[in-house]
Order: sequence, then C-alpha cells, then structure tokens
Amino acid sequence: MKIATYNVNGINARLPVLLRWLKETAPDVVCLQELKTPQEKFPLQAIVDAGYQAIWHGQKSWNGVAILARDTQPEETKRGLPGDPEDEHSRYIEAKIKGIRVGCLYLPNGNPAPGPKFDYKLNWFDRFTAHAADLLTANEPVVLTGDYNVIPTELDAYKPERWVNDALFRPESRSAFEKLLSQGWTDAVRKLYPDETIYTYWDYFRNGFGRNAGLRIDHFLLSPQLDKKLVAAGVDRNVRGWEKTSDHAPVWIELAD
DNA sequence: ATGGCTACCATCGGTAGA
Repeated sequence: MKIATYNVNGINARLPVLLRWLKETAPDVVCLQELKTPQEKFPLQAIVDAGYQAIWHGQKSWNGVAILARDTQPEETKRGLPGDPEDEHSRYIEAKIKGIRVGCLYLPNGNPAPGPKFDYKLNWFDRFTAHAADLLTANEPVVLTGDYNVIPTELDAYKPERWVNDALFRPESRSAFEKLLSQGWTDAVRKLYPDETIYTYWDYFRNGFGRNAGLRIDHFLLSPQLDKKLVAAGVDRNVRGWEKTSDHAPVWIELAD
C-alpha cells in the first residue's frame, strides 16, 4: 500500500498538477493539506473521475485537509482535533482505510515567534500529542501524516542557522516533535534515509527550488505495527518543478501488505 | 533587516504562508 501526503497550497488553483500527479503515481491513499477552499467548493467530481473517493474539511481562504482513497470510501473517524471546542481551524481529519487508521494534519505555522500564533502552534501540538497517545493505546496500525511545520534537525534545513528564531525550528517546536516521537512513533523517511539531505518544501522566493534551498517539514509518523511493514519512502521532487505547482512536493511511503 | 513569490478574497491592497 502506497500512502502519500501533499500540501497542495490551494486545491482549485492546483487541480491540474494534483490530477497529473495522481495519474502518474497512483497512490492508494492521499492526505492533502492547505485546500484553501470552503467545504462546498472542493473539486469532488474531478477527484472521483480520477478514481478516488474522499472526505475533506474545508475552510474559506485558509487551511483545509482531505483524505483520498483509491477505489474505496475512507471511513471517517475524526474531524477537527479534539481538546478545544473554540478552535475553528480545519487542520485535522482522520479515517480508517483497509484496516489502517490514517490521520491527516496541517500543524500551524506559528510565525511570528514569540507571539499568539506561536502559542497557538504549541497548544495545537500539545492537543495533537495527546490524541496521538490515545491512538497508540488502541494497538492499531496508525499513520499520522501531513505538514507538521517542524524542521526536526539541522539536517532538515538548507541553512539551519537562518532558521533558529523561526517557529519551524525553535527549540520549543523541535522538542514538541521529539516528545511526540518518544511515545513510540517512527519518522518513516528518516528511518530509511538516516543521513541524507531530503527536502519536502522549497520557497517560492529567490528560486528556492533551483538552488535546492529547502526544508523537510512534511512527515510520516508510523505506529509500531506499521513501522514493521515499512518498505520504501520518497519525495516526488519533480512535481515541485512543474508549472503552477505548490511550494511543497508530495511525499510517500510504501507498506508491505 | 528587508524582500523576494503565490494564493485567496475582494479589488487594484491586505493577510497568510514558511
């Protein structure tokens, strides 16, 4: 089973790119972030025509997450992150697909830091970590994937010294990620490629992609049951070079059946 | 320290992204 995550940065602006990528790589499950569309403007027909069924949580202008599954309906288990009824952001959706629990997340950016947006990020991270712990106690195969907006280590940024005061790389963000991992999750891409420079995002500014000035911020966290089944992982870098493309590239893993 | 680019919403600039 191939599972992918892709921060599309506007699903309607990006539809040709998304459909081309789906056709060329045919993942079984796709988690999307930054739909940037209200619920009713999700391009469902185009997704269905591409062979996928979908659940999504939209929001006007910002955020928005979706889970697509090829030839099967994702069975929704959660919409919105538990722990704060006041939180209106569409940043988490979860489904069961062929026996696997799939959580799709768009963790807040948090800049500028310090400040209220950074506080929101850390609070959201705490709530997410609590939910992740709950998922682990069920002893099920679980994957938590999406845009974590965290640069885990210096290996994951083209010039780490430039990012020390940024919400993506501040010690609070990195230690929150480490604390999450320490529950027993595996960072799938890093496990298979412990020493390689791997990026999933490149700035639109200053020809970031051309200079390979990137970050690794889109991650796959696997529960122990799935860690054992991990056989491959990668980034579809070429998609970042297409016309009218997102600033993120799709990331994927492959699990043994 | 700033700005560079792209999207959305609603104009022709503001907000957000990372």
